[in-house]
Amino acid sequence: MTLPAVPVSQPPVDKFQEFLATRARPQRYTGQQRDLVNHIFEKHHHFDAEGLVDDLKKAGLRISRATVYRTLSKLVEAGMLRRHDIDARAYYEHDYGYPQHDHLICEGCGRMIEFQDARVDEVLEQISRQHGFVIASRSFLARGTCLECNRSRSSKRKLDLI
Amino acid sequence: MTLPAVPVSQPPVDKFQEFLATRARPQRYTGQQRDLVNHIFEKHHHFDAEGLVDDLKKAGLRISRATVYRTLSKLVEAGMLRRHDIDARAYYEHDYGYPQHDHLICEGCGRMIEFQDARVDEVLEQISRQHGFVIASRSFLARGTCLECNRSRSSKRKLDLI
DNA sequence: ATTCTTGCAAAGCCTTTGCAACTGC
DNA sequence: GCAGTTGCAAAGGCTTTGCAAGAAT
Repeated sequence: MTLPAVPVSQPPVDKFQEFLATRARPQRYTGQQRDLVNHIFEKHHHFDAEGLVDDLKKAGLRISRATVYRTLSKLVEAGMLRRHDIDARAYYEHDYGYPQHDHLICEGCGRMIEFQDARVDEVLEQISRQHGFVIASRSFLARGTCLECNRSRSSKRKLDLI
Repeated sequence: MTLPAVPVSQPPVDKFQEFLATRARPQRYTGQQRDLVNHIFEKHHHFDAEGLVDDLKKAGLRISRATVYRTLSKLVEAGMLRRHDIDARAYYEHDYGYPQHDHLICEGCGRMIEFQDARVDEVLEQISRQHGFVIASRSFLARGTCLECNRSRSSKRKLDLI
């Protein structure tokens, strides 16, 4: 967890249950969903569906791949997870209880560096107002090479030239 | 084309040929690649690989799906196309001869609104410097609902309540 | 009871890849 | 002629879906 958590009034499971109950067409809150939400919100990190499936298996939770995909979608709809599409694959992170932020992604090691800057919000606020656009979510990713990978890459490059 | 084009010294085909020729391990410039680059750079727009394949077919160009995918990757490497991952799918747009910018994506109609704001560049410049991160590219997308879709959605919502 | 959810496996979609024929240099 | 490219079709990886059995309200 890189950034300070945001205090929330309800635990994630309750928040999700409320979301399901108050939909136009109420949906059911099941044991699998409860376990999944608890598992996901144990710690802030970036994960994808396949990794989560493996993780659940290791944790001894029996939740099918299909249910994982279906619940992830609902959590995004509920505004509890943010989804980012990276290399044509979906990655998720907490939106509930975690501050809005953006990312630097290292193409060398895959690390995601989180950062926060109020100017990004200001720009979006202003631009969306100008266009009469209502923003639901955002994904601001900059790809490149992190400090460590730059170091190893430059020494590697020297070797390549020999 | 929403934003003003950026003047470039070489036509896209020449730029690409130069890129291929000056690689560590030189690559060949083929007729298919030439036709593809010419086709892509005829007008600025957002497109995906499958759409491009269809487009080429309509235009009477015989370029296989595999070659399209392979050439798109090279054009991204060459810095001539920018790639954005949206809904786990790759979309492309001109990077060569077109200014750096960001997008609002309407979830209703799929429209992509381009915008430019110097503050976004400033933030990235500052943040990357702080982290010793070297940025190669960026993808800043905000999802939501555009003005028109907001209108039709609100009138639709009224009907739903009857 | 009714209606929604689950799990399985199959299907879907976009993308990559192996290989033989072909082509640029 | 050598090394890289093309096209085809098959394989791959991630995600969605149809359906019968099971669970929530």
